[in-house]
This record gives sequence, C-alpha cells and structure tokens, in this order.
Amino acid sequence: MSALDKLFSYFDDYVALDRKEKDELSQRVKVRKIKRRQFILQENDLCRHYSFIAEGCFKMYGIDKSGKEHNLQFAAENDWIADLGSFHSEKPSKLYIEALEPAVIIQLEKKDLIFFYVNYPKFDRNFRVIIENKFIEIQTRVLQNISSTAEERYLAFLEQYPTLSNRLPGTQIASYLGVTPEFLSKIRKDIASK
Amino acid sequence: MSALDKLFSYFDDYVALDRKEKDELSQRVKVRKIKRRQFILQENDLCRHYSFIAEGCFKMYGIDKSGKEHNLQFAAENDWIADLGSFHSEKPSKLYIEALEPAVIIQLEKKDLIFFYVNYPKFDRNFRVIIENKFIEIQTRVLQNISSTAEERYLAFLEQYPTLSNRLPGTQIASYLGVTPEFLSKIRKDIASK
DNA sequence: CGTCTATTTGAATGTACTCAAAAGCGGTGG
DNA sequence: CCACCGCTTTTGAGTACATTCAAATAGACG
Repeated sequence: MSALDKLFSYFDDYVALDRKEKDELSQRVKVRKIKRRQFILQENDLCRHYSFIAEGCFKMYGIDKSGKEHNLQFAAENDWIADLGSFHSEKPSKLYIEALEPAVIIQLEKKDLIFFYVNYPKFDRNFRVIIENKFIEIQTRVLQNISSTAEERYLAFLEQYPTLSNRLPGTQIASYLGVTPEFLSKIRKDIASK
Repeated sequence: MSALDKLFSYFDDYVALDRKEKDELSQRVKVRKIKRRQFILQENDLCRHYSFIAEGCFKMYGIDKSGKEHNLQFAAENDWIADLGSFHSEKPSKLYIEALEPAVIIQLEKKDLIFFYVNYPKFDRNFRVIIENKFIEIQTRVLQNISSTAEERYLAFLEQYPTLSNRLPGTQIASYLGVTPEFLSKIRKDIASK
C-alpha cells in the first residue's frame, strides 16, 4: 500500500475523500523518506507543514534551560505531527520533531492546506474532528499529570499506547511522563515485584 | 450588551456570522443564569451542551479516588466550556463543571450544533480554529507540567492568565497547577521574599 | 457577629531527582 | 566470530521538591 493510499484510507474514518479531492491532494503533497534521528523540525525553524506519518515513528519535544529533552508527544503510522503553534502564528518553533525510526511521511504546506479548507469544506470538518480527538486525549493526559503519581501515569501509558510502549525505549517514555529514566527503572522494578 | 450579542461579537474574531446565522442561533440556543457553586455538569451526567460564557467564571475538574478535586481548566467570559469527550462519545462524564461566580451562559445542544455544521460550513471552520487554539494552549501546559517546578508553573500561570489569577482563590490555582494549597502558599512566600 | 472558606506555618514524611558507576544489549567493523 | 561502541537500563547514596496533618490566623459574606 502506497503512502498516499494510506492517507486516503485514513480519511475514510472521517468524511471520505472523493476522486477529485484525492487527485488534488496527490498533486499538492510531498512524500518524503526520513532516516532515524533525522529532524523534520528544529528550534527556531518555522513549522511549515502538516506531516502525515505513513510509516515510522516520531517524537516532538522541547529542550529546557538545563539542556534536557521533554517529550510532548509521540506520533506513529496514521497520525499527524506538526507544531500547531508555530504553524499558525508563523513564528519560530521552540520544539523539535525527530524520527525515532526510519519513516515515510506525507507533507502538506500551509498554502495547500488553506486551499483545501477554502475549496473543500470537508477539510474543515475533518480536521476539526481530528483536532477535537487530539484535544480530548491531551486533556486526559493533563488530568493524569496533575492528579496521579509517576507509577500510575506509567501504567496508564502502557494501557493507552500498548504498541508504542513496546516500540519505544524507556528513556523516551520517561521523558514523556515527566520523570527521569532512573526513576522509571525503579517504577518498573516495583511493578515487577508485585 | 446582551448575552447573545456577546456571542455574536465573539464570532467576529473568527469568520463573522451573517444575519441569517444569527437568527438561527438565537432560535436554537438557551440563555441561562447560573448561581455561584451551581453545577452545569456532574460526574455520570452526559455532557449535552456546548456552553458559551457571557458572564462569570467556571472550573472543570475531576475527583480522584481519595476525594480530591483536580482542576482541568477554568473558563471565563468569551470562552466555551464542555466535556468534549462525553459530548462526542455520548458516554457519562467523569468531570464536573461548577460556577465559581454567578454566571450567564448560552447553551447549544448537540443536535443544534450539528445543524449548524451541516448547514453552515462556517461553523466547522470556526470551531476548528477555536479548538486548534485550545489545543496549542493545553500543549504548552503539558510541556510545563513535565518540565518545570511548581514555582515556575505558578509564575507562568500568573503571566498567561493575569485576570484569572486575581479572580481566583489560591486553592483553585493550586488545584490547577497540581500542587497542594499549602505548598502554593510557601511558593508565594518564597516569591515575595525576592 | 458568627460561620465558612482561604491562607499561613511548622514538623514529619514521602516522592522523585541528581550524580556516579556498573551492567546489559544490540549492532557494526575488522 | 569476536571486540568494541553507543545507548539503555539498573543500582545506590545523598538531596531536593512537594505532601500530609494539625493548628493557628485571616478574610469574606450573610
């Protein structure tokens, strides 16, 4: 299945695209192969694209004043990744997006996205629903961050993202949960001894 | 300025509504007065409405197994509040929405919201942009939660929501930041002694 | 004025971090 | 096939950040 076909069938879960929309999309997107550890966004870049992931896995993170990385989100097959803040404001990003595995992505530039919003209202609908679902997801995460211990957050992560949690090294999960890798190791030990 | 007029001029910051859309909205929404401490959503309720706040201020929170409240968000004038998860899935909510001040809200039921989505694509557009901005905001909060100390988070809150932080008791802010009120008091003391 | 809630303070405790070091585990090249 | 390299994971001791519980104080509202 080609990368583009993956994108088309992704939209089948929303309001499916018709022939014409698929043709337009094909002409306006750019398919890219990305190597492990390659960045598709770095601090001070403008985020110019929505990237749909056909294969592989990315992390988006910020770096604090002491130089530590903090994972804001992971994204794998059939998901989008972008720094929405930079994308909309057209201001330099404070974030990094880096491939954790070799990947194939489909990139859509802002002007093209706007083209679809203007000409095919279906895109407003679809991206509204997509972002609503992402909002619900991240809100759950916030609630966990402010109300649970690191161990509870880790167990919730395993449950919510079983596939990802097998694919990712503990260091990356620790960074997502907001704990040190050493402490995650201790959490795992505690869990195992039950 | 009437509650409805506030809603109309709120939309002027997005794609403004025309006469017909305003008329339709007027007919389909319900304006309600809400008392301080009154709930517009409680655990196990279905969240059936989007509520636009014309006056007053609300908190949305979850209660953990030990009975403690954890504030997921505040919302004041010219903002929306709803449990999107429950609203979309039509499953019982795990959250509470409670007025912190006497309030006036405008409620829109799901079937009416869908009516607008279907008949006026502008609503897809507007709510897409609204939720995108909320997503950007909450993502910033997540990054702070996983990367900053309580003191840093508190200072960031003061900066980002100066009006709210004057309006809210410290206990509520503490709950939002994910710390105990006692500890917030110590943070304030530390900040004052600088 | 009394009641209810918010805020402050302090002591003891618990949760998570820092730093340093060792052990494990792939992959890669010689 | 083995040796080495880079990265991940584990372990432990000491420390810092944040909580709990209890109690006193201060404010706000009817």
